[in-house]
Amino acid sequence: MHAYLRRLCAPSPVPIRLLSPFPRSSHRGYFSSVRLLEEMRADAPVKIKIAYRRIITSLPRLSLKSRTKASLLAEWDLEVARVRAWSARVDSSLLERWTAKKMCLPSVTAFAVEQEGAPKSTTARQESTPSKGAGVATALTTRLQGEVDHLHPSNSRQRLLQPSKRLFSTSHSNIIEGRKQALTERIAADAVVDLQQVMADLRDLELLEKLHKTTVKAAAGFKDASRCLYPLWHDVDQGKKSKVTFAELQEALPPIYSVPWTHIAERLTSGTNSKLSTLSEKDKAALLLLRVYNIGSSRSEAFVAAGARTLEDLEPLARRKKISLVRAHKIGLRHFDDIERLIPRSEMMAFDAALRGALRKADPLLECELLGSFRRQASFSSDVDLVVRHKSFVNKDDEEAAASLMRRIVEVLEGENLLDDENRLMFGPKKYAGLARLPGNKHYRRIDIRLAPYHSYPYLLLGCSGDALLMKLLRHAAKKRGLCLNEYGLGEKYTADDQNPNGFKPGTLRVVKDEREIFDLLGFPYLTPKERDYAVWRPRYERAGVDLSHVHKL
DNA sequence: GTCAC
DNA sequence: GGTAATGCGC
DNA sequence: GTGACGGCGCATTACC
Repeated sequence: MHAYLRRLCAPSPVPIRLLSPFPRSSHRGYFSSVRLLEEMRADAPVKIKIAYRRIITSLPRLSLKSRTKASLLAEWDLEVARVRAWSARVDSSLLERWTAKKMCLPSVTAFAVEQEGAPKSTTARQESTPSKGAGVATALTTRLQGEVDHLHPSNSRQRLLQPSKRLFSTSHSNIIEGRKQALTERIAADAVVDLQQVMADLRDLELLEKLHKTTVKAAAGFKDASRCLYPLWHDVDQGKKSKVTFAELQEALPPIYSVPWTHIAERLTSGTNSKLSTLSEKDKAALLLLRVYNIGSSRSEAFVAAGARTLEDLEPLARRKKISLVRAHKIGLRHFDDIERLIPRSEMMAFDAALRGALRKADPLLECELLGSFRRQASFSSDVDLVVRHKSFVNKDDEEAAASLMRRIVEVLEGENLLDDENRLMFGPKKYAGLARLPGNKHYRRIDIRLAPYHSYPYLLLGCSGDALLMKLLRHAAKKRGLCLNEYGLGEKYTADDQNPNGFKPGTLRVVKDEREIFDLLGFPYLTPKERDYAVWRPRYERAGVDLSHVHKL
């Protein structure tokens, strides 16, 4: 796609080169930007506008190899030519509007150089590479400087001058060990750690990435780290433990969590976190709002722009019609603390028993299971994830059957006082989301109920029990065999000639009776749910000679 | 932004 | 009024 | 240098 967009802006006159409307690193952003261009082109006939919008919005959903896309691109080319002709008339007021929308382009200089035919070696290099190469390098070296110094006190300066990638890949494990040692020397094992602060840091760092819409991959590091520490934190929160020592922290959080460890180290040694403490008031407020259910980066930004700084600001703003709070937001605010709190395994077991009991009593043909980390025997879960099947709902597209089944289930659970109408977040034919509470318990917990088409049940069990990396591996393995694995099943992949390149062809579903058969079909040794933990399955699959080259944790 | 190709 | 687009969570 | 990074169900809003 970049090629097309580049052609769109490259040969245009000066103003576009200086300030182009495409935001960085988001495909969706590219398309929105192009749409913006299109919308501002007031003279376009309405018909073209609509057709154009369809093309733009459908592009991200299509795979590259699709012939459909090729035909779309032909239309796209035409439209690009039109837009280009129009953009030749760009004036300063338009540029202001772009500025107001905070749009910018990464390598504007590269375009400029290309067009002017200047030699690539001079200005282009200097202006366009620092952002990627040197920027990352300096950030990394500053971050790791302490550890490297520790490892190589004599020649650390020279090493720092080398490219960062080399530094990182050749001695990564050494650096990790070095960090551990350096910290051990600087912090006493029995030093008391402010765990609440550490947890808050990890949470905010994760939210920060969500706010800036960067990929969730890195965020997962903070999330995982936070999960490692949660059992410790739970004891403190419950009053079972009065203080946490550094030794306990080191015990709980493995050294492979290098980025989280870097931040924790800063907090423990200097008492602050430079990344978080330098945030603007608005960004801090945005981070807080992000924690409310159904407030994502977009609404968070909008609410802050409307003047919200604390959770208490939201209600009044909504009353004055400055912002709109929907049902889910109100529930999210009311149960703010409960939604964030993880659920101890003992309570998950109680949920398991209560839900199964209620459903079996209502209809013995209902089969159900709790998924997610609970199924992998984790000691804490973030929510109650229930999947149900019944022989009355077989075909994925049979909304009628699904809806009536779902209504029955919800009715039963409401009758048992597990769910209530007031705390319903979402209630469709195939998916229910809301808050549940065990009778007599003071905390509400997030619950998701999903209906599986009858034959998809084992696939849903597998797909929703994780962990994420294992699913990535299995999906990739299926792809290599010309198959497609998803939560509904395993079947023949669509080819480039097909209309819809995602998913598998209907009618080619491999019917299985349990998860073991899915592993068999893919040629992988079976793993029990408990074994589906990266730390457990990775070494085992390595020994079994499974190709793990594209599974990357760090 | 970051990785594999 | 109906449909498309968007935001969100998982 | 270039493209992929999950895709889908649901609620709500934007748009005609």
